Amino acid sequence: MDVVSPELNSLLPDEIMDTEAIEDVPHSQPEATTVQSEASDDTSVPMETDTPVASEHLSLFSDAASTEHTRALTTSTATDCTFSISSGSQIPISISSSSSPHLNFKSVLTATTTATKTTDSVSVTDCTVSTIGLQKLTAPFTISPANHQIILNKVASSQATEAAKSAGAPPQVIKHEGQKLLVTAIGKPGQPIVLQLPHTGGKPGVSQTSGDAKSQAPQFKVVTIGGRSELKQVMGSPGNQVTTLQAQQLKAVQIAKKTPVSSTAPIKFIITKTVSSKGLSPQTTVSPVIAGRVLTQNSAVMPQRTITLTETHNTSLQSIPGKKIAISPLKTPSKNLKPVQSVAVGGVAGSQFKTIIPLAHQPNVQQIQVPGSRFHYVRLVTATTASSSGQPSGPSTSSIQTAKPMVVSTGAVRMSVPIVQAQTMKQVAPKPLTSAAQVVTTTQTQQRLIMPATPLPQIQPNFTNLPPGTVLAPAPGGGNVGYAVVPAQYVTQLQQSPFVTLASTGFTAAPGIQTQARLPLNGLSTAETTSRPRKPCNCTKSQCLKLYCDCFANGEFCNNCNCNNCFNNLEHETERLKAIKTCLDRNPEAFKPKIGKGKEGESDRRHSKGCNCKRSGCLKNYCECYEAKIMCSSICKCNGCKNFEESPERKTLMHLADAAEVRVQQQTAAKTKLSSQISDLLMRTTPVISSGSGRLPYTFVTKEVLEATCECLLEQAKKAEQTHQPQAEAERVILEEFGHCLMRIISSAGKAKADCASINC
DNA sequence: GAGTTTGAAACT
DNA sequence: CAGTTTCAAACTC
Repeated sequence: MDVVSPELNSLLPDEIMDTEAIEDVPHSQPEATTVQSEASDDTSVPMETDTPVASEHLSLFSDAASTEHTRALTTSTATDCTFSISSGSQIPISISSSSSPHLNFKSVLTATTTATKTTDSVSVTDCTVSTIGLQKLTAPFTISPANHQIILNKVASSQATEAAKSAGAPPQVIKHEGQKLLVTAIGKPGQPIVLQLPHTGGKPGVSQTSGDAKSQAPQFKVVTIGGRSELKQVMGSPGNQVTTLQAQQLKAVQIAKKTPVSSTAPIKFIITKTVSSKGLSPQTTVSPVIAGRVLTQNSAVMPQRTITLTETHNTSLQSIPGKKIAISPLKTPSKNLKPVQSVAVGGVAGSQFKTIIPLAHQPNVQQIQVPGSRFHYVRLVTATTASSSGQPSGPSTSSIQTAKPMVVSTGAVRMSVPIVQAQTMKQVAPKPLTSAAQVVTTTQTQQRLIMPATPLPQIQPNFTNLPPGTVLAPAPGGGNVGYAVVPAQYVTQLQQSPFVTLASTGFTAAPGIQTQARLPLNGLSTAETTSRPRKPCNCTKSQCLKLYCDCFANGEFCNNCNCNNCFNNLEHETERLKAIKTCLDRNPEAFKPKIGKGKEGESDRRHSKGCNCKRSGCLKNYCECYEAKIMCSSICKCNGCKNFEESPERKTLMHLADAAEVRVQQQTAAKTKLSSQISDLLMRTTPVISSGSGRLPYTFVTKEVLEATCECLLEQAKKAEQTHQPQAEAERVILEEFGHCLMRIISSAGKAKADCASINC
């Protein structure tokens, strides 16, 4: 189910989500069953956001103030249907056939009504919320008038009722827990709720499958009717129009794919999906949310807050008091998806990055990206439960979806996070959590993701300024929960490098699968971070565990380096963590970028500490300012600095450097072009001269011939340069020469062939 | 490639 | 905080 499309996500009002409400989400019930899409594999997790998968644990939150307004949360789809819940009337739950999928729930504030027909969940397969499709309702359909809780349940569950009650007045919850669809109105008493799933009617009777993302752009509307006296029409076919009886002022906001959305009211939605509610630790304060998107709000009152739509299974989430934790979703177009989970910790003024991690069906690995940190924090969660519905346990090969670029909104900055194409991964039994690492191996790329799960030295995280390398403390009571500190580049390194092997023994629980998305790093785009060449270090004495080592200082593991006795790797994660801690003790800013934004009036970029050069004049790469191609600033303590704006030495140097760079570029371009032309000529001439029997002509292009040819070409190039010929003319001359060379080669080949033929004759 | 220079990091 | 040492990169030959 595409709750919010990426395009739309960027258009969503920041106020649409409230992370605070996350903590108010009732925890999913342990016995909740996983409802899967009809079209989904048994092993697949209905994580699609484009496709109407669903069976979600759907939770809508709204703060009290926002209940005055009504919103419609809509995702476009080929089949629209209407699911409306309104107060003030009896509850005839009318669910038509698939061709006329119109759900109309009218709540009664005073009674519990048994519906005659409904669904286990609202199916998106055909105007649904869940993928199960329309089914007979054999169970009571209850409505709690006190807090506008509407419970659809085959078996009237007190648990659901309690969960609904626990939601209380503040949050608005539409919750599907296994067989239950719990709708809780969080608004004021008497305020109707309309859940609308408009039906386009364009394809009546056509049942869509969850796997068809294109054809299923389900419109899903959730409309809460506030206390105002305005009702706006909700989209949908006339026959499927939502019925709202007491809507006074209804503000319908359609959130549809490629549909601009405007909203001003501070209503906030969190849509929650629960696949497996097991394993939620008592400390869990973040409710599972549906696979969807990251919605971020940034208001003047509150710091950056990130609302995330994602999916959790039996995973505990890190709770940080006073901080907002958002679980990032990933738009997953394919039905064979892996859940994506991300934890972003906000609260600092700096840029925030969210780590999107397609997770296994049983994600016992969580990744936390801390703003300002170049490290990814991976939390390993003990998989204590068996696979949920239909998910085979044990090592398995699962295909992971190709993730689409998604828009992540981080406060005022919205970033498009390119998610690399996930790869089919083969899950390898990870290590016991008491041992050193967890191993995840991919079959396609032979990669292993190793994350130590050992309770590491307890370094208390500072989430407002968590330095890289900080180890997240295990969750209270979670003895088997550990955190590994993984550099941001770790992902890339692992993807690039072959095996990183650690001994792995008996991890009996269902292992987690993790793929990682390439993420923006320190404001750099993915391409910048991944394509940026990093010099291999040559450390010999520091074990690459001191800031002398550039790899370590950059928060990277050593990879393809020339270092000796390197400890900057996963095999020495413990030592590495200690070293990180030591560095941070010494300087909490040790891992922060040295080049930051300068004061007002100064250059945009400047060294955070300034240089201390004595002899280089700050015009050599010894100087960190010069190396970063920035000028020295007032905070530098350098002597004889020549690295300032008006410095003639600097200008000369820069001019020379520019000239050299241009020259290199031109040479490279010329080489490439010439090489291409040569290849092209060879390709074209080969068939002509290769006709007939005998040796193919290109076999005559021996190394010696090649060198001679190149010398000829270079000679022509030199001549052209000396005579100051234009580039076009130079190229012409060179090509001409190349043609001559080729002719000589062909002639020689022909001669040889003739000689050979005469000999044979 | 070896040796030197340099300045940041680490240490006292 | 200042002085010294260590270290690895930058640079020179």
